[in-house]
Amino acid sequence: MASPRFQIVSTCSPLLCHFHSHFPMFSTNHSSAVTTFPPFNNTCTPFSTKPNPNSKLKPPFIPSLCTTHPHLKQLLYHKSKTGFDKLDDALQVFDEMLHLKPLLPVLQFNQLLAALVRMKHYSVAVSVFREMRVLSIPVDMFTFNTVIKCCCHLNTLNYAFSMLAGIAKRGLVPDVVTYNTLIKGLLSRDRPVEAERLFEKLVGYKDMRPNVVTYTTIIKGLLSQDRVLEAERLFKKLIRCKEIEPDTVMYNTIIDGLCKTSNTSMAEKLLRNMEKKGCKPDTVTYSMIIDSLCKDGLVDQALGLVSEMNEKGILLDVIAYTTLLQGLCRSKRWEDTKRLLSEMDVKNVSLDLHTYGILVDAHCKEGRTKDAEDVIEIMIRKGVTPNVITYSTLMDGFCLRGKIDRALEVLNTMRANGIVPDCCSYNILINGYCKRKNVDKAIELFRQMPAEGLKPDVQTYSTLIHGLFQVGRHSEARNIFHEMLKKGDKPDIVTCRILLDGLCKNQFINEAISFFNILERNGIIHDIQIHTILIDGLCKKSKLDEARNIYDNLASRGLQPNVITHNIMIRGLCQEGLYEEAKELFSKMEASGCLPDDATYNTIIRGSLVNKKYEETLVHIENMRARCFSADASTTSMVLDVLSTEELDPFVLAFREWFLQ
DNA sequence: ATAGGGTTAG
Repeated sequence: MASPRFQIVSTCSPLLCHFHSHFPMFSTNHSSAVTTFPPFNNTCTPFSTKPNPNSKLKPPFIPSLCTTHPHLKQLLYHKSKTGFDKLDDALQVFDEMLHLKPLLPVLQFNQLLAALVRMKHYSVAVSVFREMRVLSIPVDMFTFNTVIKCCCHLNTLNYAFSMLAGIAKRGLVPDVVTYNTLIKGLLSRDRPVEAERLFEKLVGYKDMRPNVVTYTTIIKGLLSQDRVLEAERLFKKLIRCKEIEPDTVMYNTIIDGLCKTSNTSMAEKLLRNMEKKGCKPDTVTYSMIIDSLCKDGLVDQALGLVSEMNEKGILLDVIAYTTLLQGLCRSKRWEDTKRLLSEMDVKNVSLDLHTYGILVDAHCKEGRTKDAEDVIEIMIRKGVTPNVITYSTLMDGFCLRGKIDRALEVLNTMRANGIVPDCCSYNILINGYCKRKNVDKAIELFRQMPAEGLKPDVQTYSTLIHGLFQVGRHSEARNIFHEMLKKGDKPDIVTCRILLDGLCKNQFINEAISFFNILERNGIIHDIQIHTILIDGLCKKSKLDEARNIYDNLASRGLQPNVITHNIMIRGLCQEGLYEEAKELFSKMEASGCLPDDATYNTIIRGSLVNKKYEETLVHIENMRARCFSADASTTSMVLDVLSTEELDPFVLAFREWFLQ
């Protein structure tokens, strides 16, 4: 799960202090104007009065940025599209702009801000803006809209809204872009009600209409809240009333929303629809659907879309190739992977950080850590620098093979290359140690995190709690859980699953039941896994009636038992000698659209053996073979056992043939 | 020739 990294805000000091070093003249005079800006708080104001010990006195002079007026204009136009290579360069240009007389038009300042946005240096952009205001450099709606976007990215929405006052004060009027930006900001921070209110306000104006961007944003918001039906209704209405003409980006947004809510077939339908309406799908459209199909395991269908792209002359870019590569790797289609890589070579599409990352991951998942290391070596040779994710992926690969020492070596390698490990890097190692049941080492790493400036996250805590429960150290597990609560970290659904499972497996079934009840009372367990865990716990304590009770109530809670739920119930029933009921469940699950997997067959076969229904064992084995599943170790040993003890039973004799072949 | 909406890895 990727969490947004607004590192400049959370650990803002280096860059902002650096920024500060360029503008020593403001360090004392205007502090009151800047200290109100939320992200800096008091710990790091961009113009704080404290001297910065790290600051260089003068940034190195960059000859390429040597500026005459027309030259500077051209440069800014270019950099507003591409961003500067270094933050330093942007700041130096700004510094030079401040010294030019007469002052450059607002356009150039806006372009500088745009360049900073492109470089994702949002807080720096806001500081530049503040600086402009302090110096009374004229600003316009472009400026405000750019800065509002920055505030949204920095999650300082209040500050974004306070811009509205500044806009009014200058006699300007917020435009539809302002509204669109704010609506998007609210939606991305999970504040749909306020977003909707703002949208209503926009609708209410006589001289401003929501446009295609507005509706794209709104529909995206609806889809991200799983309100697929409302989104569909709104979209259809917009087309019917000719309110807007949907463009490719709008279609792509909706298709993305549909893909992310696992409505891939609906997304494909929309693709056909947009073609019919004369709106050309592009590489992005196809990439999203290809990604979704691959994630559904429908790689061939994805490849079908690729040929369609080729026929239509829509070129695959590096993202499309990367998406497809990932799909091929996941389904272990190595030949296709190789072919695609050489196609990229022929078509001159160079692999980027993501592409290499996927290859590293693929090798690791196959246990080929050596090949993964080679990929990293190749990427470095090709001038692509591995990042913290690349190295963490390799660490995970080593942990997967139980080679934690090698994983630790990678940690040191990345440090040596100037890459700072993050929380996920630690989580991988902690998980590695827990898997090897070396929980003490895991705890040691956990305690080491703050010293590296890292704060354990929910996943860290969950991993550790899981590790402790697994080795039976339940009271320490509880302590870590309480530590987590005390630190103000909220357990998520995974933490709850781990706790419930831990309690069950550590013989605290009654506590597990009351924990389950607490979760239920708080309405936070609309989760089939939670129910499945408790059912399993109850079955293992021979509390079959209670387990069955939960199982029977699943549907009324709107929960769909999955194949694991069924396997657990079937095993529970067999163990209590209720083979007939187990068999009934077995046939019912298939009818309800839940296909039995290899574990199901193994379970029912063992159940039939335990309950001496050898005739049925034969049928189950045949069915299992027909589906290309095979007996696992425990089933095999049980079959062999029966073969030796029941050799007179005619059915046993019959399936001996089957089994021994 | 400046601002707003869409895609990928731990």
